[in-house]
Order: sequence, then C-alpha cells, then structure tokens
Amino acid sequence: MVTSARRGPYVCGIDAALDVVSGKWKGLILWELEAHGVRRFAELRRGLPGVSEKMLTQHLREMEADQLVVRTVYAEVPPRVEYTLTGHGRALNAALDPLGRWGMERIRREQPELVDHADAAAMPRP
Amino acid sequence: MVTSARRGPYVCGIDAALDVVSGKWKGLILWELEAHGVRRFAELRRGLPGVSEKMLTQHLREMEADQLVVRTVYAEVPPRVEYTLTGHGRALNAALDPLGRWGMERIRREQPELVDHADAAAMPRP
DNA sequence: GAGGGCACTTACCGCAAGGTACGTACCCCA
DNA sequence: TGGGGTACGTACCTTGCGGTAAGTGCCCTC
Repeated sequence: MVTSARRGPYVCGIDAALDVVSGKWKGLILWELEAHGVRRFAELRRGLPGVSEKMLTQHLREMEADQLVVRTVYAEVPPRVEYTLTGHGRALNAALDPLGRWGMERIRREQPELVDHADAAAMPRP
Repeated sequence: MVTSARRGPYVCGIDAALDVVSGKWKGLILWELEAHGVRRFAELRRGLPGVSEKMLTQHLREMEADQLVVRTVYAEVPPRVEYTLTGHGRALNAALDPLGRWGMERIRREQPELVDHADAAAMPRP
C-alpha cells in the first residue's frame, strides 16, 4: 500500500491539523460527508468531479487511519461500502469553518467575478 | 522566480485558504510573525529550525504576493529587511486558531508523550 | 452475450515541491 | 587576513503526490 508514514513529531497544532487535511481532495471529502451524513464510494466519486478512483480510495484509507471517517462494509453482492464522519471528523469540520470563511473573503476580494454566479455567500462552506 | 501560477478557480473557501497556507513552513512563519509582531529575515530563519534560506525567501515572497505579509527594506549596510503581518494575515491567523486547537487535541490523543515535556497546553498555539 | 455498475488494486509516469550547495556584495571584528 | 553576519539568487537533484490506464470478480439489465 502507499500510506506514507506521516505523523512525524509536530511542532504545533497547526502542523498536526494540516497534515491531516493536506491532500488534494481531503477538504472536499470532509465537506461531502458533512453535507450528506453517509455516502457510498460511487456517490463520493460523483460528488467530487475530477477525482480518480485511486486517489479517492487512498485518501479515504488515510482518513480512516486518522480516525476521521468510519468505513462500513456490507457483505452483499454487488459490494456496498458506506463512509461516515467520526466525532473527530465532525470536530475537524467545525474547526475548518472559520478558515473557510476567510477563504471566501479572499475569493471575494481577488476574484469577485467568480462569486455571484452561484451566490456563494448563501452556501455555508463550499 | 519560482512563484508557480496558483490561484486557480477555487471550489470553496477551504480551497482558497489551504492554497495560501500549504507549504511546509507557511504556518510556522505566520505564527512567528504573530508572536513577535515584526521579524527580520535572519530572526525568522533562527525561529524556524531546519528551514533552508531558499524556502524561507520563496515562502515569504508568495505570502507577500498573497498580501499576508509586508516586506520593508531599509537601504542600509548591512541590509535590513523586516517582515510584518498585514490585516489579512492576522485575520488568517485568527481563522487558523480553532484548527490549531483541534490539532493540539489530536496530538494529545495520539502522542501524549510529546505533550508534557513543554507544557504545550499553556502555549496558545505552537 | 455484451455492456455496465460496484469497489477497488496494481503498475507506471510526470512534474512540482522541497532540499543541497554554492555564489554575491558589502560590512564588522579579531 | 581571515572568519562571520545580512539577505538573498541560481543551479541541480531527489522525493513523492497525484494522474492515467488497465485488470478483477461478481452481478443485473438489455
């Protein structure tokens, strides 16, 4: 497996948090699970346009190892796997909220033409 | 210069914020400037053990382009350059605070042996 | 019986982030 | 006269993140 041996000694909490959130799709996965509560693999893939199956499984496994999501396998045919946030995952999402607001502010002052088309101010986070 | 052309169209505020914070030393630089108010290049380098001069200048230039820090050059000999946070930088630091607390919590539950030696609970962030 | 969905796994590849090393121009101190 | 400090710039190299493509086993539908 890939699963790089991260989790080095962190110098501060920001380090420890960014280590968990870094990764191209981690933030979107968190948001998708927060918004829908429970999602299957194919649903997540459809919800994250552009993600490859490899990266999605890889990120999900890392987040499972980091205790952000729980992975429930149902012994059915065709296979069914469901992903949900843990308490830690929901807490992380809550901690990311102010950062998301700051980012929206940044988008608004740097690329105002991208904001109005989908009334981003009304959307909570993404 | 390196200065990769980032700032692509972001799908959510988290994207826009993480794009600015990602980079191995960005968080530490923010914290160092928040803690000391104003810092010279060599002071920052001493405050971030292990950083190379190349990465420090590169990150500082990117953060200057992102309007997180201001760079003040004094025409003296030997040269003197001072870095300070802008309002946006201080706002970003404030937005990072909950994330840092979450990360401290994660460290505390995964590597409790690393916490007590420097009474990290007393330190606000790093 | 061909095609498509599900939930992956494996192999391979490219590129950018980050590290190392050295050079610059000037100064101060021993 | 040599060593060290200040604030970088540049060239080269390695690592690994992320992307692409193909294969797997089973099932359902057309």
